[in-house]
Amino acid sequence: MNIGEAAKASGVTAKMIRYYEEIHLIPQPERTASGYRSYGPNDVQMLRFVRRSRDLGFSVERIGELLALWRDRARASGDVKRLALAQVAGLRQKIAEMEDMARTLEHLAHACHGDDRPDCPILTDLEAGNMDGMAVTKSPLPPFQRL
Amino acid sequence: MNIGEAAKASGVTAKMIRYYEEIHLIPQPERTASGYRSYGPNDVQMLRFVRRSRDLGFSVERIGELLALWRDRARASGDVKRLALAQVAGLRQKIAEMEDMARTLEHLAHACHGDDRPDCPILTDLEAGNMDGMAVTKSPLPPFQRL
DNA sequence: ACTTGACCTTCCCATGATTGGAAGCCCCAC
DNA sequence: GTGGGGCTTCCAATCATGGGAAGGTCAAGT
Repeated sequence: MNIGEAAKASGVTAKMIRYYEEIHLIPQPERTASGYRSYGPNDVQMLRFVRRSRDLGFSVERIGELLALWRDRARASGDVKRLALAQVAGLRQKIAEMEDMARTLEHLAHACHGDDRPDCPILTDLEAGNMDGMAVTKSPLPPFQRL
Repeated sequence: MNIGEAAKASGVTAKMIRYYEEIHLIPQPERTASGYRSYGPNDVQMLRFVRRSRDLGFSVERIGELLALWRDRARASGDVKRLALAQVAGLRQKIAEMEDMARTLEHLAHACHGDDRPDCPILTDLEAGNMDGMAVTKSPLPPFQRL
């Protein structure tokens, strides 16, 4: 199975498969005589595992830990559960922060008449920067929120 | 006022101030004879505006639009409100996706006894990749969720 | 006047996960 | 044997940020 087929079968793009291999998240596959990567059903299953983990928001680093546990038949399920719950906690925290932002913005937008007139409490708030009970993020600020 | 003081007064790091200048989010400040950037109260206020906008999750690009409206005394408050509500919508969507992930993980973790035994429904699920009613993200996947 | 230390300058590199493209090789079907 | 699609590697960009080096500047203390 070529990389393109493996990509289609697993839901991980060929580009990503190569990247995951490069950072040693997944092992190097066999190669054909001409240098093409060759994947078997087990590889596809592993790729699906990775894909699904990413869908649940795990970072590549965490996925590495999950893969290690997955491969270890003597693992303790407690270790897996710990990773999963840590991930839930991380998600919940980010959700709470974004919820704070959304509520603040909704509150401000509600107070803005939103017509042709120029006066706008949203801008006034941004300008004043009164940090009262919302969107309180400590100093430098983590990168950004994406998804 | 030097960049360090402006940073302290605005909550934007000196590094970020230089970066925002480089990408033309903010205008170039005056310079002293020896080349130091010099900021006045108005600059600090603008920096606080930027900082606060970032705290509300706006991308740098959107902050540029907000700044333009802020400076335009003839703006329509409706334009500001539109930006704010679009931001709310974006946040709410990301929140919903992360909530999906969290619920799925909680559900899986709940089914895992989490002791020394190796069998674990979390791993089984990741392996199977049964996409049923949770964390359904379409294909390639956007970068990642951060904050 | 001289040193010291804290600041400032520009420049380049790294992050994390991903996409994009270019240049070149390979495989299969016609 | 040619064409088109797939494969290879390599390099660059994204977004917002941090880190650090190499060198200039300022103000206070000696």
